Amino acid sequence: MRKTGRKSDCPINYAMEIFGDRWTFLIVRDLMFKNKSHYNDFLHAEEKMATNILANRLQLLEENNIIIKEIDPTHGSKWIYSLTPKGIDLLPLLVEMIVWSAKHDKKTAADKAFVKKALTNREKLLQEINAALTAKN
Amino acid sequence: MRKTGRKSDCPINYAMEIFGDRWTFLIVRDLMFKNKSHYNDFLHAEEKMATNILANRLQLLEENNIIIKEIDPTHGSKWIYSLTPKGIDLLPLLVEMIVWSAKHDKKTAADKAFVKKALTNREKLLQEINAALTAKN
DNA sequence: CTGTATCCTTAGGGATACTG
DNA sequence: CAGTATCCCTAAGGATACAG
Repeated sequence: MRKTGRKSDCPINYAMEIFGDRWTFLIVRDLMFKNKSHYNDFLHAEEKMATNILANRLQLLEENNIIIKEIDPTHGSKWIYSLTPKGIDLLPLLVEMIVWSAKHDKKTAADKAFVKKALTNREKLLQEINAALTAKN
Repeated sequence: MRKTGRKSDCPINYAMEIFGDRWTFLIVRDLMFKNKSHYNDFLHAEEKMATNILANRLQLLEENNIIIKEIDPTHGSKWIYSLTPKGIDLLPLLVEMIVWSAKHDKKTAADKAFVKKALTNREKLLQEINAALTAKN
């Protein structure tokens, strides 16, 4: 599903061909900010995605090399999902998304702990990036 | 269309309920980076969105206060669309999206002028934000 | 627990015609 | 030019049952 070949080589379009749906970013959010890593964790997120949709999106994310699926060493459950470096690189994007929503939506601001966490990461990131830039010049 | 009420108050979810489709961000891209402002400009973008979809997305973006539609003073054409402050605030998000895609997709890097522009904006933005942060402390 | 498979309904969207 | 409207098909997705 979602396999009608590439419409352009624009970077925004590239991102939209992976993340252009209601659910995919929510899985990344759960992996990145909520320390979720198992199928059922994702399934029981507040937004209640259907099991067939979840399975499909996990597969697409794996195909796009954004997550990896490995055998859970604890064997409490069978599989464990985690972000690849490519997936981790989405952090600045997600942070900016959270910042934007928190600024422009009142209800969203209610999730204070989550937003705070993102903002903390943001400052840390900005420092790191800025340091890298100054080092380069 | 796209009106099944809010599933959660999570900021990522808020963003996805506006931008969680293939097309909406492409319109914002055209407004923000390609100096497009008329219906036909959007319609003739490389990705070839259908006219009914475009009309629907423009309306949703207007309802969400991300763009405004005004009478074109030149009257070369009737309407002119532009970003509101809320829309302009999407810049860091879009920039991070471009940066991510350019890093992880080879084809995308081909659109060099566009990526360069985003990176330039990014550095400028980071400087501004950093200045604001240092000023605050 | 981690999924697949199926059924069914609705939403997305391409093509195209039409209106002010 | 700036859209609306319609037709029609496909994809998305909710519910639920089932399998390893």
